[in-house]
Order: sequence, then C-alpha cells, then structure tokens
Amino acid sequence: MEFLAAHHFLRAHLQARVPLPNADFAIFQRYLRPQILRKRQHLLLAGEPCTHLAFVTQGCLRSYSLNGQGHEHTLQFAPEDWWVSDIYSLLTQQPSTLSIDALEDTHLLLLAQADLETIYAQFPIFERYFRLLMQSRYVALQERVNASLSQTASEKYQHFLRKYPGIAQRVPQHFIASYLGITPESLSRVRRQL
Amino acid sequence: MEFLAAHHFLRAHLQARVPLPNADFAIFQRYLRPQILRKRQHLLLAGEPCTHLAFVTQGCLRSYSLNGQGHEHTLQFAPEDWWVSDIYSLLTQQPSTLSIDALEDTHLLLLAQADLETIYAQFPIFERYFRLLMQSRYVALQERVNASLSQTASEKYQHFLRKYPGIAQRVPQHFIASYLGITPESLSRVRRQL
DNA sequence: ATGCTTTCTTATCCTAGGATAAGGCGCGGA
DNA sequence: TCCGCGCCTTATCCTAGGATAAGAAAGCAT
Repeated sequence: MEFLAAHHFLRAHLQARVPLPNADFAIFQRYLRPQILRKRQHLLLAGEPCTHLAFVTQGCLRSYSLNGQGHEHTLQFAPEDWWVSDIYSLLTQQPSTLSIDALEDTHLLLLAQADLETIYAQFPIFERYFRLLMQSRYVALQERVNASLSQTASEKYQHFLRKYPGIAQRVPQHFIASYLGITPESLSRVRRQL
Repeated sequence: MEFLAAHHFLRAHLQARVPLPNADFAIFQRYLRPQILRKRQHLLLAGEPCTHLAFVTQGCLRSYSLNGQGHEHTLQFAPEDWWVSDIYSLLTQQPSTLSIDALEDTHLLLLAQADLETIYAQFPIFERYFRLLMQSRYVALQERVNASLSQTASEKYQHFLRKYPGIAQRVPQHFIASYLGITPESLSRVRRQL
C-alpha cells in the first residue's frame, strides 16, 4: 500500500467515527509520518520513552511486557484500523514498560505526542475522537479483566475466538496463549479438548 | 456533607484537572443530582440499563459482576473523587452487566448520560476532562491486566497495597480478594506469609 | 536437498491456589 | 446479656494449569 492509500485508510476510519471535513483532514495528515516495519522488527523497546501513537494501515503489531522471569505477556494485538502505543509512557514521558513489535510486515502512520496538543487545539473534534476511542478501549479492557477473574483457560480462549475472529487465523498460537495468560502447552491442551 | 459541600468537592476535582471557570461550573452543576446511599444499598443492579455516571464525594462504592457460579468479581472500588458507572451499558443502552453497591454510607452526585451530550456541546472542556479521565483509567486497567498475567497472588496483593493504600484499611478483605481474583482463604494465607 | 528455526503437540510430573469444612471473634440489635 | 451474623482464619484435600522435556511438522534460507 502506498502512503496515499494509507492516508485514505485513516481518513475513512476517522470519518466513520466523527464528522471530519476532508479539508481538515488534509491539514491533519501533515502531522502523520508513514513507516514500514518488517516482521519481527520493533517499533518500541521497553525502556525507551514512547513519543508516538502508531496507526496500523496494513499488517499487525503487538504490544507486550516482559516480567522478571523473562516471560512475555501480550497486552494488545493491533491489526489494521488500530492504534498502538505505550500510553503511560506517552503521557508521562517515563521510559516505556511495553515493547511493540511486528507480527507481519506492517504499514504504519505515526503521530507525535508533541503534535497532539496542537491538533486538539486546531481541531477539537480530535478531542472527541480520542475520548470515544479511549472509552471503547476502556470497556474492552474491563471485559478482559472480568474474563481473567471469572473464566477458565478454555472459556477465555473461546471468548477470544468470538471477540477477535481473524486474529486467531493470523497470529501464532503462542502469542494468543501469552495474551490469555496461559502457556502454549495449556492452549494446545485446551484446543485438543474442543 | 450537605449538597453544597459536595458540589464544591467536585468543582475542586475538576479544576485541578482542567481550566473551568466558576461561572461555567455554576451552570454545569444544575445537571447534577445529589444522592445518598446507605451501606449495602445498590446504585445499579445487573440487568437494569445504566443511565447515569456517579461521582463519589464521601464514602465508597464498588462495581462488581456475578459469574455463572454465583461468584462476585470486584471490578472497581470507588472512594471519594472517583466516578463509577457501567460504561458499556451507559454508552450502548444495553442492560448492565455490572452491579454497583455501597461499602459505606455514601454521598453521590449523579450525572445523566442524556445530559452529557448537551454538556459537551456547551462546555467543550468536559470533552477534554473525560478524555483525560478515560486515558488514565485505561492505563490503570492495562496495568491491572498486566499484573493478572504476570504476578502471583502475593505479588498482586502487595501491588494493590502500594497502589491503593487506604482502600485496604477501609474495605473488608474478601472484597479485596474478589478484586485480585483470589479466594478470601487464599488472601488470608498470603497475608500470613508476609 | 538439507539443515535451521519456528510452531505446535504430547506426556509426565508438580505446585499455587481453589473447595470445603470448621471454628473464632467482634459488633450491632432486642 | 445474649444471639446472630459478618468477617477472618486455619486445616485438609484436590485440581487446573505450570514446568520440563521431547518430538514432529512446516517453512525458509543456503
């Protein structure tokens, strides 16, 4: 996908959610920096400060953390139409605790946190857009917390399949296990029993 | 606390986060409905549609879900300065999946979802305030997901004590256990070992 | 084609924490 | 003052899922 197509993709995404004149988008898009990431390349490494939001127009990223024992825990899959970033680091300028890498060759549009305040002032509709985005993310995360409190490994997996059909076909199972909070061996066991 | 004091409390909360002229707050406050909840009374029962946001000015609420086996899972403690609600139900008008009850006699200010759109239009600063609120809630929830993926019961408990000092002194331990996703017996065991 | 690497599976053994049961203690109400 | 109940603890026994180890299959790179 060339950069132009990527911009169109983001414009469609935004206009499906908030009213945004093409003329305004035309100005907004100057803040975007296209980037391509090859499979397994990192967008962000834990410890670096996170300075950008990334919008995926093609491919798939994942954000994850590493615990003391060297175990990876996947926090988010970000296929087309998703934003990723370490929001905590982005907001506080603290070193990031998350890493972000590419599960496939991936096309991104980067938006600098430093430009966001300007954008909010210039186009207040973005304030609304990000409020709506954060709201729906919050609801999704709350559902995930709820699932982690109340469901068995098998239930969590089935819930994941229902909620994110497509992802399971696309990403290796051990990443899904690390998203669900179980080992790849357990996931394999669970799948055998279904 | 009389209603006037409650209003002042919310005004201070808002003005600490966004610029909000007293004159604007004076208009905004007409949308607020004070309410008092006695210990163990419910603000919301799962199945009802959730129509309001509640801001706690005194006391403490909790939101929780009930799974198939009748087990309660605490999703949020809401002491003074916190908003609570079932945001999913609030946004979609679907029946709520959460219940909310009072852990102590609690004073609230209620804000109808139906009025929020008006408020956003009238005072765009509220759009920003709720964006900031949602952002920080999202970060906190993500940290919680991360903890649930990577920590033992004991670590989760210690993390909770650090993150919410005050709550542990205030609410019965079995609620904390249900927040951490462990049984009260396990929490007791964990505490003995510390 | 032939190794490497990545992914997934299966088997065995082990442990953190759940289930169940019982008892203690403090407090509010009659 | 005594009852009842809400809350916490302890003990025992049990199970879901982790740890470890070993292959097998599939894809890629040379």
